[in-house]
Amino acid sequence: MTDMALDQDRAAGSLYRKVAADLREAITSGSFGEAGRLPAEGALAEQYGVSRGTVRQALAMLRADGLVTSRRGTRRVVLGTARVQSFSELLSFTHWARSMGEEPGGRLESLIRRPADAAEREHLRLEPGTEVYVTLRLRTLSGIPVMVERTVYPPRVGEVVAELPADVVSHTEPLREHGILFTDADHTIDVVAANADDARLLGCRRGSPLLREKRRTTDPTGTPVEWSQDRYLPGTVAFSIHNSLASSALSRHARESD
Amino acid sequence: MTDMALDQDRAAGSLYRKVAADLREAITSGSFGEAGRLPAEGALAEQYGVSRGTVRQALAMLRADGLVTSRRGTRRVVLGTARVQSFSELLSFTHWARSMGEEPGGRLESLIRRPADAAEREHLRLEPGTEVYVTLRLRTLSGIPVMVERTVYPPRVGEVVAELPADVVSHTEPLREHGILFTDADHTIDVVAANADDARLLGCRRGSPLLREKRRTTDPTGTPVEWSQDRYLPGTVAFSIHNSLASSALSRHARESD
DNA sequence: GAGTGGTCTAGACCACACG
DNA sequence: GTGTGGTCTAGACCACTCT
Repeated sequence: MTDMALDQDRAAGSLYRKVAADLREAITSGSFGEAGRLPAEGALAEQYGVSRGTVRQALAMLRADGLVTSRRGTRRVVLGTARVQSFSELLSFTHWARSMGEEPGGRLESLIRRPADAAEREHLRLEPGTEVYVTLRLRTLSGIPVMVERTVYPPRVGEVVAELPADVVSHTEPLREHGILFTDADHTIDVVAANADDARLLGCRRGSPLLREKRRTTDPTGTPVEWSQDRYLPGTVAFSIHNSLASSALSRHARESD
Repeated sequence: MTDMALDQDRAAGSLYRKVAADLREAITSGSFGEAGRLPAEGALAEQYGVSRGTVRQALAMLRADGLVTSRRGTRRVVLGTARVQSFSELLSFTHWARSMGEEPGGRLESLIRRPADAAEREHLRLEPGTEVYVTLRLRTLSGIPVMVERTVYPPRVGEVVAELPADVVSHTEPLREHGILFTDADHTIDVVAANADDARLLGCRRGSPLLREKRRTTDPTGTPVEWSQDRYLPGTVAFSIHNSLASSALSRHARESD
């Protein structure tokens, strides 16, 4: 752990991110011990040469990631020393795959344009009669089929997607270059039986169980940019979440590149 | 929405919680419109008679719950007007059930005490030879079986659980009275096939798919207090997550339709 | 009682969005 | 340029834990 000198290395941007990155590294490298206690906020503030508020903002990130606890009256405690990076992976299949060291792949099975039905208008917040772009994709990890993805795009987004080559792997990246950002998503996870298409594409039996993730993604203005249903073969994926009673305050952890 | 006077009503405790509760109500009741924009932070601060920092702390809660967006340079935007309350539901089956207006029930099928195996020692961070308490419970909603819960408790917690009546519904509540708090949890969600016990208790066929939630819960000192595997009948529950580049929240829903 | 995190204030400056 | 949220500071007091 560096005593000071967060100068220009480290996670670019704000001070508290640099402090958080440094603390994260110290924690995961075991500097404080497995269930050890962190220095007091005041001590950290002095050590890093920042105000206590900045230290608290950094600690809130680690808190939200489930790395440390917090309780009034006592030092913070290290909860875990190893942890998956962050949730931004959930916003992109490609990011998620790469973060696991797998090679993401995919094939566009179909892309059609048609008027949105009632449910789609509801999810994408569209006017009646608006046309949407509907895609069906098979997604692979290191060449092995793991997921079928059915996505509905509103016109502004669909127009861009329709121009992409059929074998393009990541969609969020080219869309970002067109100024379309994926920043917020609501996910719902449940179980569903494979239909004929699922079975054919994934090589499983019809009616066999699949893990389903429904997802609505919006941009920073709150405009829906995607409504998707992903169906995963059992055993290929598990969703993992950390939550706590108190994480609420000032939690942020933007992750730009990675 | 009240102009002022957060005096003593509302979510007890800190100022920012009261502000957050008031804003949450204003948002969900549609005061700002479906995709409307919130007043500026400064305006809210003046309106509530608090500092901008306090307003920001309140807004961070709403952000984490997926109620509003935030972006530098523009007003915050209302993302959704209907949303599940908060995280605490996920830490307790009973709370979750009640928050949906369902009546939680349950039956203790078995409770045994035996030495922890290697995996359990790992999850609960126990010394070799330590004994654990293992329970098998059937959980119901309004009398209908929905979930089988297999939980492993470390000695300190298990001793209390073992003293509880077999038909007690909530465990977190009596445990809290013994000074044992459930504050942090890691969840993993996937699909699994029903074994003979699952099938018998839930009334489904052996091998039929179940939604599985694995959960490790700790108290504020970081000490594991529970390691559990819950298996839900399909169609009875769906897990729902909101995540953004800024933070994330997880909640559990009853399953509607599609 | 001493130490610690939780809350709150009142200012300041900056980076970005939008007209 | 103006307004907005993002970051940061330097204080203050309180509630809680632990010894």
